[in-house]
Amino acid sequence: MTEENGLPAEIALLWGLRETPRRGRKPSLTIGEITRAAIEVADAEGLGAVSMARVAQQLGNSTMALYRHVKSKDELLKLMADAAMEDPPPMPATGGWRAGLTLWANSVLLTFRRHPWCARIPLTGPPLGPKNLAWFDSALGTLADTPLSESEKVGVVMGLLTFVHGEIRLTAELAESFQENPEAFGPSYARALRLLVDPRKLPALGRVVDAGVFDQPNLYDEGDVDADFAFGLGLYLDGVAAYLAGRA
Amino acid sequence: MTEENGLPAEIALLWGLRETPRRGRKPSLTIGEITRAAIEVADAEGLGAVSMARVAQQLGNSTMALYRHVKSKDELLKLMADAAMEDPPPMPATGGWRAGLTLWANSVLLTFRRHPWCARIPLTGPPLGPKNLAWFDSALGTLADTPLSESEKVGVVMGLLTFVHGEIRLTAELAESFQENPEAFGPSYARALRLLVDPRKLPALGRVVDAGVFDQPNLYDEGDVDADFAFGLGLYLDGVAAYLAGRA
DNA sequence: GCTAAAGAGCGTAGCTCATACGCAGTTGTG
DNA sequence: CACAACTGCGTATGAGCTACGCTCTTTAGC
Repeated sequence: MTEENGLPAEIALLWGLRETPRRGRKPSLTIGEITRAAIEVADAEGLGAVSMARVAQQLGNSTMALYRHVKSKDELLKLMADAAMEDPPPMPATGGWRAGLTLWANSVLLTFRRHPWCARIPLTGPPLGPKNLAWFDSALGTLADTPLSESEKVGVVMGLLTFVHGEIRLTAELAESFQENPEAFGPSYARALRLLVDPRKLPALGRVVDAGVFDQPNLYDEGDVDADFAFGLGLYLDGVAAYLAGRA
Repeated sequence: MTEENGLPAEIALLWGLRETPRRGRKPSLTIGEITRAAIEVADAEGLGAVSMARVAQQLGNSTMALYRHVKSKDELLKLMADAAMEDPPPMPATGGWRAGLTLWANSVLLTFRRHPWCARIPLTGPPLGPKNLAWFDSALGTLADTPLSESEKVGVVMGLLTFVHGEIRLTAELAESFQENPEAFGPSYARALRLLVDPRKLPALGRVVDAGVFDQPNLYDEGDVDADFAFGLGLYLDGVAAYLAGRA
């Protein structure tokens, strides 16, 4: 609202575009510090622990002081979501699009793994934050040497992003619940399935259960999760390769 | 806790396994009614409007009466998440796995579109609810005629589910924010990008912006969203086809 | 039938949390 | 030096979850 360049207030904040006040008391807080403190709290104690009071305490300030810099808690959450994305790694110049997109997807996943709460912050529009756009650019750059149109590149990247977001959503939430309740992922899961799955009503699932697919000591094994992701990612990239081949 | 079959309390509730009390006043509420009322509120006014008081009001009861049937609001949310999934459609016997998985993925998406708030309810473990397992079985059934091992079938379905969940997460949240703030998806987005994207720092994104990919009257167009989903889904299924071919 | 236990409905109250509002202190500007 | 602009912050309000305990209803056991 203090901006006249037509950008939403929170976007201007994200890019550091704000006319600095000439008069008045010097601020003892900056938006960057507030965002960083909130991210620290979320990393250490989860998104549920992020209250305005808790963040202010982290900074040694009072609760209401934050509202001079941030319009609402929602706005703070959006700032956190962009800031937590850090910077994308440099993409290798050699290796082609497939190596690039594989590295990119794994990097996105790693970044979210460091801040699992990010997946819980609702989106409020197409990407506009600086970190988000940097990642977007990074993915598009890996497709620079392909004959795809700009619009097709966006489609491929959006599809990949969709897949990665799904992985993040599923694994980040399961990771949180695994910490609180590991038994749910152990042998008791297979036991529950054998009890609940009627092979007449759910025959395909019954066969899977009988084959012992779920008889593992820990279904939420980091290695398995990564392998599943790599498998799905490989399938998607195979599809991209087939699309490229059919186009040339 | 009232169960002795080793199932978590909420799972027993989901499957209707609860020893019915012999003595005492007749319940005027059932878990099914409570869940249905909560889903009505969420469908009509969003998940944010679902408070225990609001659900009780919907039923003409007092707030605290709900707690005789449900341990906490979180438990109610889990019940809602499973119940909202309705039943999977019958899979066509003919057409092969590809037609089956395509129908399945689109059906999952449609079901979530009817209840966008579902994507916001956090997962707390591997699927155990009756509706969730029915959908899982349905997807596995489409792969029955393929030579895949049971474990591979699970991998393929999980990968697809990951992709669909990503789509749901992205589109359901954007749909909500689109209703509140449609301008964010209009020409102002392209304008903001042209203002913020420095072609030296984000060259690939700059080329996309220059090509006019974002110059659309409405980026959140239902047709475009569906087309993007179909495109990504096609790529993934192409990957599955390639995997099957390489295995035979 | 009678009694007591089991269980339902619900009013009260305590806790956490976001945030509107206004005052007080601070710092440039004219 | 006075004023305007601006920050920090204390207070208060209202929403929401839920622990606790009272009261009423129903049925098992005699």
